[in-house]
Amino acid sequence: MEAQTAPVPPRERILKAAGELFYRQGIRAVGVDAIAEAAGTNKMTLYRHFPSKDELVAEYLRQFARRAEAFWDRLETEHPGDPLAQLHAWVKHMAGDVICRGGRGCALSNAAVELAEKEHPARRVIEAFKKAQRERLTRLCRAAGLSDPELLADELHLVLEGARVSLQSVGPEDLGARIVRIGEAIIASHSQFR
Amino acid sequence: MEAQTAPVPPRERILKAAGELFYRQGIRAVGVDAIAEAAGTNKMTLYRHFPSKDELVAEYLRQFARRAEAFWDRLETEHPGDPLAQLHAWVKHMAGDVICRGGRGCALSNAAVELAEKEHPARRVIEAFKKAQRERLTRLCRAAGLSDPELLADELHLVLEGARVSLQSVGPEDLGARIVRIGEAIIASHSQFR
DNA sequence: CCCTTGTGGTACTGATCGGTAACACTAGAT
DNA sequence: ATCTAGTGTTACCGATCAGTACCACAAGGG
Repeated sequence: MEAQTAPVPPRERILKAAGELFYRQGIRAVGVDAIAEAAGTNKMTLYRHFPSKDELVAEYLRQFARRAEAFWDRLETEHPGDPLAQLHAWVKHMAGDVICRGGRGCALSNAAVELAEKEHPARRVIEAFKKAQRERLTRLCRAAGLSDPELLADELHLVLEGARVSLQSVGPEDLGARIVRIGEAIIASHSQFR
Repeated sequence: MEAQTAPVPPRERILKAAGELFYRQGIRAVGVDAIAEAAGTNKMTLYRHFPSKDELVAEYLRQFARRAEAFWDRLETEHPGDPLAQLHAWVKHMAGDVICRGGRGCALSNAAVELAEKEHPARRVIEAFKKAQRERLTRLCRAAGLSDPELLADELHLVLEGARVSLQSVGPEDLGARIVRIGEAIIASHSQFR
């Protein structure tokens, strides 16, 4: 009955609204007015919390990166001390939730495509995230005792990245299930020599 | 000495200029004025040849798709009747020219990321091209006598697609050479059972 | 000659964009 | 009560956007 203006501070509302709009419609396709309106506030309040749209974009990507980092930690707690199980769970998660849920690929990669200017504040966020992502995956492959962990990590990373971008060109079809098969096949090809 | 205005008709100049600008800076980031100026003409002439910017984008993508189709034919003539050699050449070409040359990934996939609206005229171009691309690759894998050609084609397609999008987030590094290794490893994993 | 066709150039429309100024209001703290 | 900090609202700025109207010029064909 209550909570017409909601107790959640405007900064969080703005960030959440910006996240959804940026992800679904693309960064350049969404104006600050639309974000403010979707957040139940106005443009002025938005600019009191974010110095510019570019910085808001950067914060939006940081938010996404933080969420991905949290997933890595969840993997560790769900399969403690079992890196191979973590790896399989990672593949399954990537093929399922990430691909089929939103259907618009990786927010960071999409931003890299949309923001071609190298001086954009979002680019350092993107590069740092992707680098950390690949390092983490490589570490996991190595810990799982699989052969040629760097190559395996790259194979998996590129396949998943390609799946997310292909999704937008081809459509879901049975891509989700196919990704799992491909991922498992790649992992298997690295485990027969160990 | 001659050819100050060039004998090449304005439509081709516009299409070429649009291609370079769209690819390097992104579709939404380039205005029609910039295209006209880069083509050595003006906006009015542009709109005499293309009904709208969206249609110009679609034509730009069709141009790209036609170029890719031409490459498939070139593969066939360079390695006549040897599908396995064609496949290896395809991987090498994808890892080399496409990735390292422009450094901005696949024009069609990038357009799919930028143009989220499903009713955009460019979408049918993108989907038709990607579908044809994957079918052609699958046919080649099958003709090469490799095991599980559909799975192999998807592996290769996704890895290459992922490589092109990763390129924009991570940078070249030694990605080109690594892609060849990955591609060859995938092909090899499908040839040991034949 | 005129008349058509294609092109270049300028100026414009209407809309939207990112960003700001100025003011009214509310809540909490003192 | 008063002061302050944060928020909402409206109006605006300058720039840029896609798209168009209008005119001038050149080439070609009858």
